[in-house]
Amino acid sequence: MAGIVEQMRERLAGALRDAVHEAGQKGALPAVQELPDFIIEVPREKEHGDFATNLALLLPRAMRLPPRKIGEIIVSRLKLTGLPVARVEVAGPGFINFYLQPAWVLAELPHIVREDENYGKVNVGKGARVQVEFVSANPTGLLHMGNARGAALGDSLAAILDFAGYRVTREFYINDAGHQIELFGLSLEARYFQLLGLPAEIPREGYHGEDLIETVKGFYALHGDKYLRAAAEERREALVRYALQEKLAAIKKALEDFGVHYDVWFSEASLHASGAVQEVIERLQEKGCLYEHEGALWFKAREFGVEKDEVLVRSNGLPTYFAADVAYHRNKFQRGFDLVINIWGADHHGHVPRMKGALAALGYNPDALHVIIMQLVRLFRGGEIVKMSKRSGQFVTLEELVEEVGKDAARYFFVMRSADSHLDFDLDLARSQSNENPVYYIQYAHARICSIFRQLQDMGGAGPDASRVDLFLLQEEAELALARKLADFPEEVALAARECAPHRLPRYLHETAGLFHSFYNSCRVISDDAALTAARLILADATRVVLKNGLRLLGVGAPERM
RNA sequence: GCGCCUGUAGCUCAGUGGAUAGAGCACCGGCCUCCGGAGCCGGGUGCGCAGGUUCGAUUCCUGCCAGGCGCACCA
Repeated sequence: MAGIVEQMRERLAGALRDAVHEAGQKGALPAVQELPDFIIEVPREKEHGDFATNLALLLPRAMRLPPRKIGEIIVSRLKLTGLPVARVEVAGPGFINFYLQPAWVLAELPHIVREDENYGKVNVGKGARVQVEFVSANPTGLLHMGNARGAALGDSLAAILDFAGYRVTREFYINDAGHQIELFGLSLEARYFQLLGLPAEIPREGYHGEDLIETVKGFYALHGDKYLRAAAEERREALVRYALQEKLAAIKKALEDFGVHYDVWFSEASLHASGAVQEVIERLQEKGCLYEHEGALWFKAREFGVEKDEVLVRSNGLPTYFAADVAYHRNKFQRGFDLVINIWGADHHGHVPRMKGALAALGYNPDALHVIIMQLVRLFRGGEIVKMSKRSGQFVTLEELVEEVGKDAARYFFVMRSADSHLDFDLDLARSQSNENPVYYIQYAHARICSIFRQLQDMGGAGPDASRVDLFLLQEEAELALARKLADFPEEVALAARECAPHRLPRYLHETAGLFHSFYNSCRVISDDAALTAARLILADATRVVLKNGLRLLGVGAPERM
């Protein structure tokens, strides 16, 4: 399954190891017990070859020889028969540079075309079960830009991990219990009374958004004033139940329109109802990790390297959000996930150490929880920052964003930056249908390729059979550069998965599209030369496959026409 | 005050313990009798500051400066 680049790397590494080993046995080099962790990199500079290794730079201390000398000896012992290596040099401070025959990478093209939608799959995950929890917004309102970024990041990361050989579950944790819901209920109740012409005030800390007026109207249409005289608790519960399903439906809809689908919607309330929260508190109690102080029950977080202890049960007897979250994470591991990934906003980063502390207290490996902290989003329109405030209901929602700039641009822009970088989202740029917009640049390359094949069909031609095409006709620099880039795709996927770094892909795809455009501009695909045409069609088709697969991992469409 | 994130080209951002640090935008100048010009080609005095580790630091460590976010019996 590994791509040709990785294969080449492994074969060169093997040859290097053998050479050092043999030189050690023959006395040409001092014998070393173990080889250091050398790397085989693709040099930035073309002049430094197709691959280079720092092996000889890591050995001088152990061998008491200058690095270049070591390099020379290693090179003299290298056995590279069967590899498309044109020459090997020791250069600079002691790098060993490998220069390959220019066409070595063409062998990947038939493979790409054959694998088609599966090309780029790797086996980094080895079937490990991973859960990605993301967005998990309060189901009391609409999704904002922070949620949107989390949605784009989480869904792309999940897709990448899936492509990289993990068994992935996408999960949304619904905060449908606790203090916030209490306030939600009180706010709804106030709106309900107001609707019925009764004086009522929303609590100061409550939900002041006007959307609740609509919500309550819907509730009224269903139940009338029936709950006016009901017990307060019953009334609020009915209002909350109604409002939650309405809000949650809106959230689901917005996410669906954003191309984000979940496997599991996990209710916090269910943890309270099932006794899981109580159970995890008891478990921590048994382990001696709790103590009482001023009527509250505290978790000894400091014993796990956290700055301060944390309340699990308030003095009013109600468990905190933290208690439920501990129960939730215990539940995740009980379900057998090998790796649990959470995507949280920067405003929650303080929560990470105590969550890990709680997991350690429960006997789980805290390193199996990987929290991706995502920095905040600022929106720009017309060069001005778009002010947002939740209190006044003045914020751009995910729906509005998708409506304004489209799903593809929105998803691309959110994933374009690394999670730990503050994101300045330029609405004008995302909306512009011009060369300023990187999304269109990539999609345009894809559409162009599709157009070539449409043209071929119109001319009565058929797509060539990759196994019968002489790919060595592809000798132009632009052709080889593009083919080389395509062959990097599996490694890009592997790196994005290993580093939990979806933002690598937009960059890679942009570069790939750029190389295609250069190729397209300097080489005519369909020409009188049937053999060359066939070879170029394979290259174009392989490009189409890579672009399409890459865009799919980002949740961005690959249109055949634009 | 303490903790986390960030500081790279005019702007928005990539990047790496290595050999000459990149991309997009913006700006300037070129390119179609030809498969989609939403394209191509050319144009670059920049790693916040100061120390340290290293054969080698933009990358790792320490201090400082600047911005963001946290430091509730909220979530």
